[in-house]
Amino acid sequence: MSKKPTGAETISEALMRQNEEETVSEDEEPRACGVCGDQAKGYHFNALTCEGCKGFFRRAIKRSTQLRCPFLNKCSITKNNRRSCQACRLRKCQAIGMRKEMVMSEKEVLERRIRIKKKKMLDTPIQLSSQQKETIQELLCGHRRTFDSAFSSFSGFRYNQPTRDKSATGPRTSSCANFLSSSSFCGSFEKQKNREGEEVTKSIIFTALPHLTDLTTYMIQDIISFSKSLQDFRSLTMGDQIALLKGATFEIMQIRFNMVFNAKTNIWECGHITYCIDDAVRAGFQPLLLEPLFKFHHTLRTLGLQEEEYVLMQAMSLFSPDRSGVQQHSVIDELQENLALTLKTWIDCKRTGPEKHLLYPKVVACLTEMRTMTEEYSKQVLQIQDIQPDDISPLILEVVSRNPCDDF
Amino acid sequence: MSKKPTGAETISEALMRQNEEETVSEDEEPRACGVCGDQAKGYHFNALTCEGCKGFFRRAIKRSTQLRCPFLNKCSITKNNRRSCQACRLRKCQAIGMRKEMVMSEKEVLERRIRIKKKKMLDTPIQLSSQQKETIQELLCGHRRTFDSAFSSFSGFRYNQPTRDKSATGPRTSSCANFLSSSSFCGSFEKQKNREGEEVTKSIIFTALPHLTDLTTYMIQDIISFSKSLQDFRSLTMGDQIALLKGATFEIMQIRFNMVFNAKTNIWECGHITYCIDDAVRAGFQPLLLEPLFKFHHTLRTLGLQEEEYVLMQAMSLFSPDRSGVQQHSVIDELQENLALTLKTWIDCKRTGPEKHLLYPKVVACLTEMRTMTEEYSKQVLQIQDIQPDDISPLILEVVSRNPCDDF
DNA sequence: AGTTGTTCAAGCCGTTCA
DNA sequence: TGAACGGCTTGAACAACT
Ligand SMILES: [Zn+2]
Ligand SMILES: [Zn+2]
Ligand SMILES: [Zn+2]
Ligand SMILES: [Zn+2]
Repeated sequence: MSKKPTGAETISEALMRQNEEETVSEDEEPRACGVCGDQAKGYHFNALTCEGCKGFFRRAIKRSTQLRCPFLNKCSITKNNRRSCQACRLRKCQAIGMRKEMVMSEKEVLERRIRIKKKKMLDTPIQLSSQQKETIQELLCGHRRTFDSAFSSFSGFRYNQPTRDKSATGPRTSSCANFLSSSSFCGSFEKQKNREGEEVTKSIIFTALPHLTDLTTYMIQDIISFSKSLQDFRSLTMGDQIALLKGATFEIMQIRFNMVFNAKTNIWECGHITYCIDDAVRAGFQPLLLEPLFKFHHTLRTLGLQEEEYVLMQAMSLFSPDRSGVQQHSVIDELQENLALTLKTWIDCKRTGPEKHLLYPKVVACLTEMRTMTEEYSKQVLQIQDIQPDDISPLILEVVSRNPCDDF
Repeated sequence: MSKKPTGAETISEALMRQNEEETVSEDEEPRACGVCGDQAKGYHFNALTCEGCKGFFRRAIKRSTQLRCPFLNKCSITKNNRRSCQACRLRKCQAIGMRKEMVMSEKEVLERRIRIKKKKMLDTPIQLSSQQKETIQELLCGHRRTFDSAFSSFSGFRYNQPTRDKSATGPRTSSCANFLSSSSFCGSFEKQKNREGEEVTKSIIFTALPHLTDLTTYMIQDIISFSKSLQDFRSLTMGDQIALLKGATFEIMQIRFNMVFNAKTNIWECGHITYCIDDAVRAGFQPLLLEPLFKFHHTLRTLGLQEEEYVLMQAMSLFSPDRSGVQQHSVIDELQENLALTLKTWIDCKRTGPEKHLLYPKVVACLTEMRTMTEEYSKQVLQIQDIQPDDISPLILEVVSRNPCDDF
């Protein structure tokens, strides 16, 4: 029914209309709830009802419990007394045509909720929580205070051959310029045996070992300091702290070395001193470890991670619940889970471009890749120690050993 | 009086207005109880009343006893004197519109209590209470001290045929390897009549009976010890202790046998000695008992219960309130209820997988199944005793008899 | 714009316990 | 007996979908 004047209506019709409008304006709204007479704003479940009766009907249908009238089962329902008899109110709801089929089923509701949640996740720009930001800040801070990227403390380290640092070699060449040899690492490791044969006369087979031991020892100390700087790490039991460190030290060290790895020149640029893979060969390590390790450094470096991502990797490695000797598995698992989520969110947030979605899985793959090398590293260190026992530090042995150690 | 700021008011007017609003809100909040004039915080049973009159009305309705005014039946009710005349207070309650129908009925209250309890159970993470843990510990402890799962005391038992224990029979075959016969129990029981016919010449018809009697007697003694080890059992009257034991002994014995039943080979593996169902046939028991009993052992064993669950089953069987002769029905009922809840919680707690939700009902079904066999067992034991009276022990007869016995 | 479900503070039930 | 409390119900306001 149109309320607009058409110009074709009679006076009585106009008066009638006016009356209608008056009654309408008296009631404020033209429509009253069919159940209780309260103001109705629209149809609900196929009947004109107020908000109260709408909610009541839905809840009554979903409860599916039998209601009983405490009076005579013929209560008249009004706006004021509608709360006093649920049974008669529901009866009246159904009487005026409210249909229970129009209440969404439990399943439908569940599907709807999931749909909305997903939609929300997509709409809201992913954002780091303040908790996650704090985590990153703590890690960055701890990392920077315990990682000397200029490797300025190297002055005291032992050398078995004349040092060649950058300033001494003049303009850096694109070939491998390391402190022990200018030969570049290009492919095979077969040279080792020859070298062993050559240098066995000195009774020191692994010429680079003393220096690498000092470097490694130094870095292990830093990694311990880094771990100790983390609140979540400190709050673990001493046994678990040791278990995590023993498991992760090698991995964190490699992640830290990766930050100074030049994937074009295959050189680790540690301040004034540079290393190439042959230095590890000369320290006694075998291709079984070095080949995948070298590949790993290339793969990881090519990802072009930022400091935050590197440091999150270190933390994820550290808080690996499945290290041998770990007691509070679930606690550490949750910590690592949070770190993983933080890294994922960080990447989603800060990264742009198409590689964004692949970066996180690739980082995780790198972490997994490293897991396979830790054991081989320990094995080779022990082998080296058999041959040249004096040049492995006690700290390295502790990390490599399976026995508990607790002196840090 | 408009409360909207007009922009033309002075500061003092604005302050005044604020004061007015405060006084208004002060006056409006404390509405007076329609019965006694005390402060009313809301409607109760359809009238504006204080907390006191609310509680009074409910109690008065639920008591449903006639009240008499000690005065002139026209006491005026005030906050201070409302306690002095219940009759006039209730009259006033009804006069101002409080309706007895709006007090929940006994039935509704009961339903509500159950609903809330269930809700609580669902919400709180399922966990055994310390009381329940203690119960399980006591049962486990009592069980282990009274159940020799190696059946090492069998050495003294009588045999009518050469013993075949595991060590003597060499590698166990998948067929029935029992101490009386190597025939496997595969289906029917028809052999019995033939066997009876064959062996009646020896005047000992039931060849396995002496051994089975010794075994049963031995186990009954253990079951009595088990029961006696339980605090809740000891605290019952002697009469009820006897009634429960007479009712449950057969069931507990079967539960204990089930713990050593191999459902693949159909053999009860009692330490070095093994039994198959034919041994019971040879002791004189009939298919009417043995067929459902065998089925029961299969069903129960297939559930793969753990010791805690078995021991809770034993206790639930023991504390069955509906055994003949039981006096303190409600006490025992509550004990069994607690045990049932403990078992249910234990399963919810310790079990995983989809069968978790079906396990408890299945265990209860097994207990019910056994109930139907107890009487048949007694009947058959008495029949056997008619034929071969010397080979049934007094203790078995006591358990089986309907008469009171009190010598344990 | 109309009609679903959702949220949550206020309201009112029974229960507890001093 | 009644103040305090736990738990369910209500319904106004809101969000999401079509
Ligand atoms: Zn309504
Ligand atoms: Zn009604
Ligand atoms: Zn009052
Ligand atoms: Zn009176």
